[in-house]
Amino acid sequence: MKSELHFKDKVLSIVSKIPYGRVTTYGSVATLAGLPRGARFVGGVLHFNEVKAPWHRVVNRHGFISTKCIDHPKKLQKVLLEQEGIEVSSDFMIDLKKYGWFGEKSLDNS
DNA sequence: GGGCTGACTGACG
DNA sequence: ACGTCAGCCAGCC
Repeated sequence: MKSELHFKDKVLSIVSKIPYGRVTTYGSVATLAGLPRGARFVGGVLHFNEVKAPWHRVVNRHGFISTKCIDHPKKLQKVLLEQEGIEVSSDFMIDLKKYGWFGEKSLDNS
């Protein structure tokens, strides 16, 4: 039975595993989910499912907030990240070198 | 069941 | 170095 959890479930799980004060990219989440090429879908997952995970900690490869947030302006995510202790540039750019979380090599034993 | 969509990424000019 | 194009994969209609 392949994966008991659908890809989107994995994504949500991984996103909720992002440590406080850290950010990650769609590519990393997709890779951890088992789909290094499914970066696009990661966003689609969060878009379709109600945001229960810290989606605001997920940004694109350039550390830029791609999240359209539809009903809410990017400004919202910027504020959320700042509340996490992450410094966000006025252009919604984040320093992935400082806050970028790529699994920290942990990945548990899984 | 087939086709379109999407909060991306990487390659090419 | 920056801008543009195409590919990718699974969910949803």
